[in-house]
Amino acid sequence: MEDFASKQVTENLDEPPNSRLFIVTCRSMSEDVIKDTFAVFGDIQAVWVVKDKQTKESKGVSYVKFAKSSQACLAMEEMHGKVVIEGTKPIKVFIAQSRSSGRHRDVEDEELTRIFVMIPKTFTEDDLKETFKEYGDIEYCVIIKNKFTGESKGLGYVRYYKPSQAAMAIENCDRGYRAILAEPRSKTNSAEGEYAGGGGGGGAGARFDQHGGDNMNPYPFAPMGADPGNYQMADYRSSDVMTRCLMLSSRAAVTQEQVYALFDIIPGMDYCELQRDAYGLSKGHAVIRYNNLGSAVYAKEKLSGFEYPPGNRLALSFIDDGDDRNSPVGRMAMQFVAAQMMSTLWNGPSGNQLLKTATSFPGAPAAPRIQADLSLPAIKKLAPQDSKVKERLFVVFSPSPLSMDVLEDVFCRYGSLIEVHLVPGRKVGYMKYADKQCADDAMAALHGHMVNGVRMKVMLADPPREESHKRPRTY
DNA sequence: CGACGGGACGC
DNA sequence: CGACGGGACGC
Repeated sequence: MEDFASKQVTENLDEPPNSRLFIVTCRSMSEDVIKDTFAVFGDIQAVWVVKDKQTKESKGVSYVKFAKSSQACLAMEEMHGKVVIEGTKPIKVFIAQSRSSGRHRDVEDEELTRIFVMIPKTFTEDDLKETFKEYGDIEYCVIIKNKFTGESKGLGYVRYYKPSQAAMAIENCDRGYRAILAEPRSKTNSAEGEYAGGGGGGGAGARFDQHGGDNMNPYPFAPMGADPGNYQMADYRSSDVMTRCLMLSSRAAVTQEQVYALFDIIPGMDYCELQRDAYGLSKGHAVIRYNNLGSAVYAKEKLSGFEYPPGNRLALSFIDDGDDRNSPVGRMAMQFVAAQMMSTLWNGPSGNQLLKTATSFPGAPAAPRIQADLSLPAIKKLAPQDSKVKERLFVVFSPSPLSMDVLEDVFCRYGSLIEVHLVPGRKVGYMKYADKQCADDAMAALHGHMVNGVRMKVMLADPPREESHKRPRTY
């Protein structure tokens, strides 16, 4: 059983971390004595006495590999400074530097006694201490908090008195705490500049920043304070003249295909082209022409202020295509009638609410904020939040993700949807279903289709990586 | 192409 | 002061 086959040992030398001892002995200490001395502390996987290549005499240095870090630490704590052979110097015992680290500095207790854990945000430092004291006496506990609000970041440090205690905590505490050895404070962390002042989650923060940028340059149709939703009427109050031709202004880069797909949802588009500069780059402007006034008026009303991609409010204005020259008064009247007619035809009496970002409420008539290239069934109730997930769909969005509420609105319509999960910073998401057939139906119906100008690939998700017993996230 | 599960301390 | 051997699966 103790066949220290050499090759296996080399590969597992630093696995798990800190499970190997570096021992300084007198030169007469044999491998057998070392083995017998240290076997009482745990499962020894290898013993190696370093010898001079020529004389084959011991250099007074040995390595002992244990199965666990806690065993190695315990052996170190118990044996360091002990006289093993009467009349010789006491031995020195350290945790060996990992072979790949290349340096030979002693590993100090400082580096082995403090652990770093993820905890519920509701945890106090007393809770932390109560949770981790079973592995050994705790010198102190600290929870990382937001400096301004005092809110816990869900991260904590626990300092033990002995390396074996920290190792026991790491080995035996609930995996949900994700306990690891803490990096010593002294060494200045590189790559910190990026996170200056920010606080947590990069993706969400970045998106907020973008919204902030928008707010610096408010559009007239996207009022920030009270009285949202009257931007549609601006045209009737202004001297702007309605035409069949629209100019799109987008702050974010958009492609020809995106603009085409978005405006083609409204029937009657007969021309759509991005304006490009001398270098062929998009200037964020596009011209869209419809073959009838009603469609153009409708497009302007409903897509002005629409977020595409999310966070980027589109601006639309009528432009003169040089055609359409009738008597101004008669034209205005005709256009107004056309607009009213289109609005009623498409949306019913409450058409002006289209494309607002209000969340849908089950039971109410389908909120007319979804533009899709397929006919969607009616909204269905979500499955209870604690339903067992029977199937997950993996959805890829192009060119950018849809919002959570739009996705919920669309993917709930095939039944049993439990939850929408968007992966922050990525253009993918997961839809959890309580019924396999419903998930299959949703996939069959929605794969390859377009919602609010966003193309979706809808596939069965790969099974999640099984990590046996993960504590439910509470933070 | 397009994948979930994370992470750092005012000395 | 006191830091890294021996040997080599089978695609």
